[in-house]
Amino acid sequence: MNAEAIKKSLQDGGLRCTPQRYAVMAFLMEHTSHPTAAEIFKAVNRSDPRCSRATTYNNLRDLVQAGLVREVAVEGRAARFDANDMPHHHFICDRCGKVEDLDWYDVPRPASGVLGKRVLRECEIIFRGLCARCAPRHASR
Amino acid sequence: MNAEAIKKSLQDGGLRCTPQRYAVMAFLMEHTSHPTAAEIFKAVNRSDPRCSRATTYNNLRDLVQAGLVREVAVEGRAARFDANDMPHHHFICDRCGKVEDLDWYDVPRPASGVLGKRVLRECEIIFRGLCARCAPRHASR
DNA sequence: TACAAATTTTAGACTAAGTCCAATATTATA
DNA sequence: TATAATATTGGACTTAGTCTAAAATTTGTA
Ligand SMILES: [Mn+2]
Ligand SMILES: [Mn+2]
Ligand SMILES: [Zn+2]
Ligand SMILES: [Zn+2]
Repeated sequence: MNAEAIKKSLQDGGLRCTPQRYAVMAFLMEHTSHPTAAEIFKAVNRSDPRCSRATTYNNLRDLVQAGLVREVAVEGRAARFDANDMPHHHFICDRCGKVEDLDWYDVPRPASGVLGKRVLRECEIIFRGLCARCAPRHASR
Repeated sequence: MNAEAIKKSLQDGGLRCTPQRYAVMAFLMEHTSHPTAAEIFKAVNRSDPRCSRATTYNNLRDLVQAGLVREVAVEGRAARFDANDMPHHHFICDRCGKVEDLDWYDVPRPASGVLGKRVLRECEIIFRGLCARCAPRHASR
């Protein structure tokens, strides 16, 4: 929404503010539906044809690396992207693959010792099942 | 391990026991490293060249649908497969993509109401960070 | 403002992962 | 053993994503 805020967060992430990168970030902030790279490219490129496919992918990679965008892998489907910087969990629909946000709540850590030499960065809960749109259709079959 | 047990679990899942399907399932039961489809194909095909690439993929799909095998999506990498039927969580390494099992413990469900019309099937925790092999390398850079 | 260095963009070739097809073979059942 | 249902196959195809190297843009410094 706020152009200056986006500009600043790009710079904080060590990224230059180019029109293409800005457009990708702005699109993600305005669309909380966890779009795929292909969807982002189509939409951004339509409103400003300066942003190519390669650039869309490059920028998504950079934004994820900078920690400004989250990538969500879904079995058998294209990755989805998320600029929601509030901590939150995800619900993934078994049927249509839709990814939805669920409010954050703290995840109990594993008992001490079981992680061994691993370094833990984050714990997230993935909820799976049928989304509100798919649940009724399922019941009727 | 037990041939009869595998045979039975295939039948329980409504799947015929073919040599190829059996080999894929047996391989997954003997290898708890969450191999990719390509790894499974290579190994199974090497020990018994009757199993083609298409068949490996077909069988993995069937086994997942039947609930005998779990598919684990990892951002930017090929899917991994898992025949461990004990409930458990996963640790995914940010650096090398390795997927490791962590003992199950119960996940607190979201507060009633927040799921709305969604139908919840499962909750799993994904732990992310650096695996025991990658953690030291990371520290030294 | 002018310049140079560093970074970014680009089209399109390329790769990797996975799906689909329709002919053939195998399996389970009677 | 005969039959119907299911599974297998090689290879073409699709989809998602990466790579390349030349051209363009951004940003810091003079
Ligand atoms: Mn989200
Ligand atoms: Mn596992
Ligand atoms: Zn759905
Ligand atoms: Zn690792």
